[in-house]
Amino acid sequence: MTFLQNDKIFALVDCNSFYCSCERLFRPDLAKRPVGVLSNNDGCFVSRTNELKNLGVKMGAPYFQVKDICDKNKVAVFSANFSLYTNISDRVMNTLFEFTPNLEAYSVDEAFLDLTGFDQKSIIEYAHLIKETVERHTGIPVCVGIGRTKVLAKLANRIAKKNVSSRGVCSLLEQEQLCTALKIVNIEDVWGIGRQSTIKMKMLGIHKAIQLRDFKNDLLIQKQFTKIGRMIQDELREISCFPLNTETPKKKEIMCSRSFGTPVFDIRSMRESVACYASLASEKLRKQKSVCAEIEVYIQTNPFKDIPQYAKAAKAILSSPTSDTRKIIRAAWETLDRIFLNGFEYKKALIKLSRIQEASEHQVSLFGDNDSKEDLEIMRVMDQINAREGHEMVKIAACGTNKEAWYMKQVLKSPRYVTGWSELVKISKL
DNA sequence: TCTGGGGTCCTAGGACCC
DNA sequence: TCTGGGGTCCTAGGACCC
Repeated sequence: MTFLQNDKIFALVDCNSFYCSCERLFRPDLAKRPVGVLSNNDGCFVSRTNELKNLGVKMGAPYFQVKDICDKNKVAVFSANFSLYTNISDRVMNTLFEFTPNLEAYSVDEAFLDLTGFDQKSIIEYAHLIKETVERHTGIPVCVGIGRTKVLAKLANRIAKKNVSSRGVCSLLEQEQLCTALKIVNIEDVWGIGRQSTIKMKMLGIHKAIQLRDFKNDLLIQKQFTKIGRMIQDELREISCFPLNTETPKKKEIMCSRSFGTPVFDIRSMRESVACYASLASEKLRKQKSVCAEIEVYIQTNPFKDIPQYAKAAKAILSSPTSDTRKIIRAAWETLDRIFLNGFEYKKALIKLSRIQEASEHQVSLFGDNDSKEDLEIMRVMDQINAREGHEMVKIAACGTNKEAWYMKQVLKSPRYVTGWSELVKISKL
């Protein structure tokens, strides 16, 4: 294994309760109130403000189970509004780019920055400047964690979030602070150590981050936790193993799945939903200028319900790679027909595009159904119109018009403040 | 009544070949 | 009775992340 030698400094900028903060942007009246955002279908909480966390509502808690608590405490609950969050995320990232081009947009609400070269004192000031600038430009509160590796920056960020006295910035560059932090932090709170690994760690007597760092038998760690586990251990030792990835790699798989708003029994509705998900996935595929050669379809009943259960996946290999929505829907339907059984109450369908290649590089099949120039042009025009006039302005008829039959429920959705002309915020004169 | 969605990486083990 | 061995490639499934 090769390691990057360590004068490196990483900062992790992470938005606080990101989805909730986005909702608050347009509802200043919610500043002090507990706020929560639900997953698709208004199922579970996926984002909570501290006020909501303090009420004991856990991440992933099903809404219907905690609805009483929410009502009693006047919690502002929202359906997920992903187009809004993506838009705000872009603004946050653009602001961060002003500080350095060496930036990895790690997820919708966090970014790693390479701040190598700063001295220990000025970097804290700089981190505060970053924090204040993002908040001023976007209205989204963030915390900044600083360390010599990504794992340590992540850990520092966690401390910045938890510890009020840190004022949203925490650096673990100095040995004393680093040691103190590693002694306090539980092993399960180390980035990359999940549920299963935590159980195994504890069996080895490792309960705190520092015990993993100082664990003598490196080979055993490698054996039990794979090469990734070993890298995490080294990162705790300030040996950088996870580099900054500044360019976003193209997706190797593209998935689209939704739970249904109401259960589906018939193949007709199932076909419509699969066609819709296939359309969405194909659109993403074309956006990154790729084609796919494999399509998987998966359907399942509701495992939480006491009813006959069924779940099955099947895949189709295409004779020639494509990004044409029509061909992908056709292949998806054929695959669906192979697994669909009558008599079950279906809750969810999923489609996955894989064996993805560059559109410009893929080999043309001698016998396959290659995309013609006209095919490509039709897709291009369709994407163009939808980009300009709004999502699904033009769509394939297979997707149906009767979405009410199965489409997800989003009763508590906020307006499309930034992505729909009709719902833009109105600013009254002062 | 009501329980999310979208990714990546790693490894073990089977298939296959010589 | 005794039934190669080593390499590569691929896939399914597990674990993790947000």
